[in-house]
Amino acid sequence: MAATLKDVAELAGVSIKTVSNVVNGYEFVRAETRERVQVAIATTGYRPNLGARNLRKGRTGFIALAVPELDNPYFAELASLVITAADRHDWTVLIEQTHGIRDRELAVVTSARSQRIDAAILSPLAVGPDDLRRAARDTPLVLLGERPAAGRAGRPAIDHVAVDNVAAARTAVEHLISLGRRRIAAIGDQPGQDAGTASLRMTGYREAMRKASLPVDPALVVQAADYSRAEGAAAMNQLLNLHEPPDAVFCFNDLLAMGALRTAGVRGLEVPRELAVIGFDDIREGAYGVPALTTIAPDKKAIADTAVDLAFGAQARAGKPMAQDITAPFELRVRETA
Amino acid sequence: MAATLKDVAELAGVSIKTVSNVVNGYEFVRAETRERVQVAIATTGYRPNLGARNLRKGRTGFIALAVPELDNPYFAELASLVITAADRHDWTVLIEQTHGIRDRELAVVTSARSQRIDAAILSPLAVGPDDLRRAARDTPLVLLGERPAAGRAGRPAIDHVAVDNVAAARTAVEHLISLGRRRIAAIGDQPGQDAGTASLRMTGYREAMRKASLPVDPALVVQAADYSRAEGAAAMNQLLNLHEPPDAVFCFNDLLAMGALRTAGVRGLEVPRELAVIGFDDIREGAYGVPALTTIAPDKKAIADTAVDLAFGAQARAGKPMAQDITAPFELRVRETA
DNA sequence: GTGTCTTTGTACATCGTTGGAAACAACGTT
DNA sequence: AACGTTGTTTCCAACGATGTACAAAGACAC
Repeated sequence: MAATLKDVAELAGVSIKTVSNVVNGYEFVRAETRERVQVAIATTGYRPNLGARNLRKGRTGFIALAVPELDNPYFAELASLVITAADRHDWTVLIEQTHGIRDRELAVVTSARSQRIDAAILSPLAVGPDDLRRAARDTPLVLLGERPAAGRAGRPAIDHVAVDNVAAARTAVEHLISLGRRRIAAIGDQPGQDAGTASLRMTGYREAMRKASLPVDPALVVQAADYSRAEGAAAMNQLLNLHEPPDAVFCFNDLLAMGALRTAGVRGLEVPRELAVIGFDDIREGAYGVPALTTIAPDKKAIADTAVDLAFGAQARAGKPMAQDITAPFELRVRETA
Repeated sequence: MAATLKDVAELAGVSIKTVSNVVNGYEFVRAETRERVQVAIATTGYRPNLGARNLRKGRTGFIALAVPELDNPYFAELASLVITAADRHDWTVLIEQTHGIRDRELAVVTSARSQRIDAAILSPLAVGPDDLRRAARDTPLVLLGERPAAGRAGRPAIDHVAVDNVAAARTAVEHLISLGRRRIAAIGDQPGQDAGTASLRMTGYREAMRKASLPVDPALVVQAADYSRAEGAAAMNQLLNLHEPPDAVFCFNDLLAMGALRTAGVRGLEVPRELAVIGFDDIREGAYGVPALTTIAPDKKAIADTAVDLAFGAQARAGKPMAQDITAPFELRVRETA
């Protein structure tokens, strides 16, 4: 059995509270007593019961990080960074996979589990801002990526961190245009949603095309059910079967791009000469493709740090509505595919 | 503030215990009372405080999963599967990243955090079986991958799940040999360790070579500081600079293989005609390389399920020494690189 | 009407911890 | 000798939940 304060107290011949005082670094403990207690702690191997402590103090020491899937490298890298950032606040990270299912996203802030966390960081796909605001009444919440909570009068109702998706997408497409490409395809549209990542990146794509006076050929815009390599490969196949195939593709994330690259390779296209490819996310495997993937690189460390700091602030001022909307930096990382 | 049993009890006009009885489905509650309580629960939005419940019941509802790094896709996929398996036992998974650092691996079962978990699943790199056995006195522990706890008289002292690394490595190399390759290199040796994954895979490599009466050229065995794409790329470069370069490479994991593939591509080698490549792990990105990576596929789902079940068993019989050593299946997945 | 049994509800102690306040020395002041 | 001070330790209640013991109320046999 694990030793408790009581065991230590008995061994040291003092009261439970004195041991507690020693453990918590209370000032007024006689040096001799302190030493005796410390010896007792060492011999019993006492470690505080965090559950009990948190019950007493009302802080749990956990935050939840909810992402669609962990085996998407983008989210794995992000999770890794969030864990590191959370460590600084003595927080342990609980990772939840939502699979983009609305109920699972809501459950993060409503289920029984949710009341064992001090705050939650959620990367939502399906759930809208209104639902969340209602649900997240008592759990401080930070949103990642799109679907900002469009609070009244432009003031956000929920903390939010994301890159400027429109600008980032525009940057990607402008890069392709600057390379002399004219028939530029887009992979990853998801017409169902209107506030989501997909629609923002579509907007950026359209803006860049319009600014260069290039027409947007509807045949060159391919949807993706999810942002996986498989969907990217399928979409690329569809594009290459076109009567007039594209000379460049903007993929809405790197996984789609890896799939597209695979299809291009299989069908014997030379990248980037015949087909330029640009992605979004800057996952590590992209840099090791042949050729290495050119991509938009969101500052993941900034995103993770900011999200954790916001969460920390939010739980500190518990409830008071002062949500922030923070835009994280990104950069164009030119490698070999465009 | 979150509602407690007390709030519900006051609203329903019954005692706290009665509410607790309703919540836990105790049989002898009058239908009328039960209903009144349920209404009160609904209007207050009561959800049980799991921390308090666990304090009372002595079970925390958490297990730890400690892996070297989450942004290694193999571990990300594994984590994803463990989370799913743990759900079945109502367990929430705490993911820790050890970065292969000995102290962090030990901390999983010794730090203050460790006493908030019912069990731990650890994928050790640095720490040895003896340290662990001593450290894990009160936390049930399951080891993943190598470094089995070589208990007295061959009986394992700590639960352990892994594929037969020697057999798997041998299978990989035998496949290369069956393809007619003769100068077969190995990337990923780590001479420092003796019970680790690296040495077992080296053994398998040597066995296969010996069985085919092929000499092992020391120049063809390249070490890797860690199992990353970067190390794989560097090692491949080294091999290709050899006076007599290899006609095949066995990489000790897929990440190394992806790096090797990248180098081969950059240097214009045609894979697999001029150089066959085989990996280990079967991470998803391998299937989307150009060409797609041939690899050894450990049954990750079996590993995750078994590990969680062992952990469940271990915490149920808390302390009693009846550790098991389970070998998970693997298969050769032939794709395009070998 | 008494005694026994079953159903339904309540009191109380408890899990391991911490905050607040009281108790207790030891000391110097007046 | 009585009185604060100052430092040090202890006692008690509480965090939110559950298990044990028991009490009240009704049902039933006799």
